[in-house]
Amino acid sequence: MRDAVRRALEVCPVEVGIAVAGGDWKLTTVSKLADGPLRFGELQRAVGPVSAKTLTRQLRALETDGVVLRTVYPEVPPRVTYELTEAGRELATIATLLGRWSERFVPRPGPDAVSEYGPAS
Amino acid sequence: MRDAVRRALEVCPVEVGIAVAGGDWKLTTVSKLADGPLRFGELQRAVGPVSAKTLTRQLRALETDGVVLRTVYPEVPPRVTYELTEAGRELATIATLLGRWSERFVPRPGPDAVSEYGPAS
DNA sequence: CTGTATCCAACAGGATACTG
DNA sequence: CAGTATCCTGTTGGATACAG
Repeated sequence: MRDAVRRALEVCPVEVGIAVAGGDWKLTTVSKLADGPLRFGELQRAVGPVSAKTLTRQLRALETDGVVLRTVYPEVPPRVTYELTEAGRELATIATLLGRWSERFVPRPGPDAVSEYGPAS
Repeated sequence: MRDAVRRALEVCPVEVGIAVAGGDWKLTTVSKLADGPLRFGELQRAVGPVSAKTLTRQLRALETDGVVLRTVYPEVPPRVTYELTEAGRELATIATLLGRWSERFVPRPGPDAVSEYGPAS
């Protein structure tokens, strides 16, 4: 994503923010880390149905952009923890605001609103 | 993006926010509209190097998600304006926060930091 | 446990040409 | 003016298999 950030810098600060935080799972990851460090597996379960490959890439991008800190413990079996940096904690507050915004303004479909088609009767 | 929103609803509110606001140019568009309605052409110039196709799609998604309101005036030549809804105005404040966050925490490369390589001496 | 490598389908976004 | 249609390329992200 670093390239995306460089491109965004040519446009406007808001776009830079999107370049850093915009990927799927990225802000969710940050918000899950707001309560404290998590190991890779814990994080994957907490975030939801994200593949290891994608989560890894997003975490690497967040690390490059200074949002998360990755710590490897030289143990067997290996243990790796992720935690927010100062920048990450600030970003987490924005993530919270965005979550609240979506709860207020994005219409939630009813429980049985299965696409356009109702359940077969 | 509506499908993306539906999928995000299964995960968490933060992800819904990203589904709505996460595309390239989207939050920048919202922030440009914060100062008042703009016509399509004005908006395109204001946002930056975005193609008409992409801007159109993002605007349609934002309209579907209740962030912007599109008004067509039956004139020749045609005139179309875009303005923020209440949800859009709230989202714009978050966009501003995200922009400020990026200014504070995302390192700006120096003017002559051309990739990894310095200028030929 | 924490990833990486590979393959693959879907999507995003620019360029260009064209329409009402 | 405000798009749409088409073509094209690069990226995204899951699935699976494998590695240290």
